[in-house]
Amino acid sequence: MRSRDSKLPFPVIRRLPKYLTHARELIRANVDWISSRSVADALGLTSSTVRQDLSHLDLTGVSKRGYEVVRLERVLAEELGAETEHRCVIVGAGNLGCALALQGDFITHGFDVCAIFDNNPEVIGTRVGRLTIRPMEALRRVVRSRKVEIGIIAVPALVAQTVALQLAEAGVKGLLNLAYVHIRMPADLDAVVVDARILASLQELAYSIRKRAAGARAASKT
Amino acid sequence: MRSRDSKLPFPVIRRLPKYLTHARELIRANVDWISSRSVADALGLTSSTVRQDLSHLDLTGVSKRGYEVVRLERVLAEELGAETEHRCVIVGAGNLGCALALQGDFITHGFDVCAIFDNNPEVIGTRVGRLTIRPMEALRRVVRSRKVEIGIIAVPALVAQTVALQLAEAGVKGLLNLAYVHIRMPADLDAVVVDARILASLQELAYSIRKRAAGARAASKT
DNA sequence: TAGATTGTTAATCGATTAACAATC
DNA sequence: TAGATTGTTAATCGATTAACAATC
Repeated sequence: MRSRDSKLPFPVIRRLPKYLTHARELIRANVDWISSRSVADALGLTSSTVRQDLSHLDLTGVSKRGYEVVRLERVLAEELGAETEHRCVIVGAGNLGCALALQGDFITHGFDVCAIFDNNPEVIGTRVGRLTIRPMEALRRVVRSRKVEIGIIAVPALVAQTVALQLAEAGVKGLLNLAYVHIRMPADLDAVVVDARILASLQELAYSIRKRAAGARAASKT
Repeated sequence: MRSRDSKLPFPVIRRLPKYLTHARELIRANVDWISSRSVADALGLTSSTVRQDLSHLDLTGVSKRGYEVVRLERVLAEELGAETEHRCVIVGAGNLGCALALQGDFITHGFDVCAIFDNNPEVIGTRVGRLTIRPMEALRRVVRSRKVEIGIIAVPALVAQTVALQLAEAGVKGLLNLAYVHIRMPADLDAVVVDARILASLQELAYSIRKRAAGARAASKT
């Protein structure tokens, strides 16, 4: 392993969740040890990449056996912060915002949605699961008092930028953007933005399908 | 521009939706021409990257003026297939599946959700917006008759793999996976899988926040 | 022991950035 | 015209893959 505090390369971070879910599958299947090759095959990577990636973690494999699955799960979960609880708020109580508020997956992975906000007087005060929809005016107070780290943007694209600024000013440290628009974060508000890219993923998918079809046509001609 | 049929590098494809949303913002703001520098500033890229990326498209800029915004939007929308309609089905009529079925954004961007499926007899037959929840048994028939291209997996992680295979066997060409698990696609079923990574994005966000905080601590000590 | 598998170094590959002649 | 901006080539940077000595 490298120094504990050093940042992992970005592509590695993006693969860690894959390793984690795979390790959990293996635990469920009562597998004790796993080789880099077998992880690679399962996740569509090369064994080199797997070994390089895991060498960043506080973990060492054993010749001839590979990595201990339980330890692997433990170390990945810690690196990803799945052990500590991250408090979140959702802004936008539309279909998507409410669905995420009710998403049981989040809390089991350490993300605690502790409030949901909207600016529509019609819905303010109504309930979404265990939460009551609150007005935007309450945002800053809740973020401060509950020490909320993450804001989830689930509003229409046209107002996503405004909401992003409100969240960052209220004091959240990171934003998950579900809207199909790029968020510009002024340098004085140091919040990290990650895009959920649902629609962008669909476009990427449509593109891949089209190109694959074009490739198949070209291949059949040759 | 390069040959029309050639595949774009993957990082470029992932940036195209950013360019597209930006171009649309500019149209709304009545901006006619835009330089690579200004696009770069807005999206947090370098002007070199922007020019390289756009050079893949059927578009040429003009010295001293830049790119024509309307043409840019047009070309990007075409490349991303936002012009043609892509038929989708959703499997899983839980909170997330239903929210996506009701997502107005999809249809305005060319993705037509034409059916939603579930295997829970309790919900089969009930309505979600203009759709009626159908049993899994109807999947293959609907995919064939409606020529569905894309399957959206909105079921719990434990059954996502099974559903992925059912969708691919039914004949969809691509899968958007919303579950927090890696999907393995057998080589004989040539469906493309793209992960929506909602939970993985939250983990990535939590990681970035933590490392940024660690960096700030380290910097303040020096 | 023999052979499988790690950890790590070096080579390759690909993406981003810099630089600059062409040009409007 | 002068100067801003493109399109493209070359340089740099970083990530992936290959290779292999160490080792269990």
